[in-house]
Amino acid sequence: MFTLAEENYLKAIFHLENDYGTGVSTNAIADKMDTRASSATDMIQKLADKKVISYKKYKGASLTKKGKSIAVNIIRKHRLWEVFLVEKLDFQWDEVHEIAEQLEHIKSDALIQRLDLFLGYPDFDPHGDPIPDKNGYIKPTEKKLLSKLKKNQQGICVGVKESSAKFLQYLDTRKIGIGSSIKVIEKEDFDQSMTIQVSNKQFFITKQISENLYLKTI
Amino acid sequence: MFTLAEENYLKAIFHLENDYGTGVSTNAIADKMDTRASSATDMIQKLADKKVISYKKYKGASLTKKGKSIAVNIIRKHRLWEVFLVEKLDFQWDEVHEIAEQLEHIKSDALIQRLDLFLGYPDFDPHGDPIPDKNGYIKPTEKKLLSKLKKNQQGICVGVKESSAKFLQYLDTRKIGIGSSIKVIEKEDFDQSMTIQVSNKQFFITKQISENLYLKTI
DNA sequence: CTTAAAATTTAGACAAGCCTAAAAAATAAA
DNA sequence: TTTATTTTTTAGGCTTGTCTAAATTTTAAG
Repeated sequence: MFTLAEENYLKAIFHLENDYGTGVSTNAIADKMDTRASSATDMIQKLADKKVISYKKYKGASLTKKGKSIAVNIIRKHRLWEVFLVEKLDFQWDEVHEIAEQLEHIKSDALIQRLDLFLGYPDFDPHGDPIPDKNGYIKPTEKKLLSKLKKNQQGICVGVKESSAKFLQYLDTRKIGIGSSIKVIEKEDFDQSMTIQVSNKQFFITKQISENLYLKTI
Repeated sequence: MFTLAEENYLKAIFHLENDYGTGVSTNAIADKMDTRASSATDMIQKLADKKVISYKKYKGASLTKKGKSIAVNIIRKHRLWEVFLVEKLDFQWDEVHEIAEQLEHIKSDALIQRLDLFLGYPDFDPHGDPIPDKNGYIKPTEKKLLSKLKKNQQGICVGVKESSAKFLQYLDTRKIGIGSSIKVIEKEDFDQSMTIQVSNKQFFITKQISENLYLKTI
């Protein structure tokens, strides 16, 4: 069995490997966990002892098969709970992350299986992230960052990369959400800022925004 | 903010005061928490420092107003989650306690408020225990232990005192549940065993059973 | 290629929550 | 009321997960 802290480290390492490739540095982990490098080292060594990460001193860490499976299961629980909070309890998409951070650590396979059924086996969470199935399989999705689109290309918003409450509220004020149709009207080479069109209205957005919105191009 | 361990101690002290009167002994607490008396003493002193219990060395502990309010809130969460598990996720009444023991520690007032609404503001949990309202008010209920009834008296089962899976499964096999009509057919003075009638069928039950079933007499 | 800087690890400490063993206080028995 | 027993507390230690400070290794710069 894994402690809360261990589970959170495994999840952090999973996300880091996903975002920046295999083998993550101690500093990156410490950063993500909002702790000191020395604390991260301690935990890395413990996780390596437990065979859920592979690790060579000074050379970074990678999840083993077992570690990955644990991490994915936590992410599965997190995302299912988010669906529950939004679909059943009428929370907004910017309100659910913190609560799901707690709920994801509840230990009961039966609970998650029944929750999944109760929610109708959803494929995506409220931020457009795919929900791993009970075997840990994550359906691959062809999605593209808005920042990669060129002038006049368009797509449907299928997810957000960043999911902080602030960013999600920013999107709310612009009426951008999962399912919104977005077209690039103008793109500035110099700073990658864009003018986009979302259902009749045009907006100016910075690179920081376009790098955090996933589209499915059409 | 209170840690998981602190919350569990407060809950234990609340239940002990409820069952055996105000001022509970260190040993009783240690027993309930399945830990050693010395550990209980440590925690009692910490809780007294935090002003959630009042405590004089060697003289036992009692919840303060603040402590009681925290305990009742945890119990409220526990019971609401139990209703959710049974009503929405179709768990059996003997399967929910352990999961609710985890869920009761999730920290979010908004979550509980919305869950309460989602469940239709239930008054009782699946074992017949009253659910405190958000101000901590517990509606007083007039219920009587089956063991207190005399020959030929009858009532409706409104709750169970013990709620271990084993006891609940025992009741299931006899088709006894919340709402069952129960009549005392015979009562043995010597050992308090009883013959009871539950919808046409008669059963022989021991004192141990009759002391854990609550009835509303009619 | 050698030195400076950055990243990482080790050493030693601390709080929470538990333990065992021993001391002290309260209660029961003679 | 004095002794024996039970209850409770104290003392000292252990593990988990954190920290700071110092040492070590790796990487980058000149």
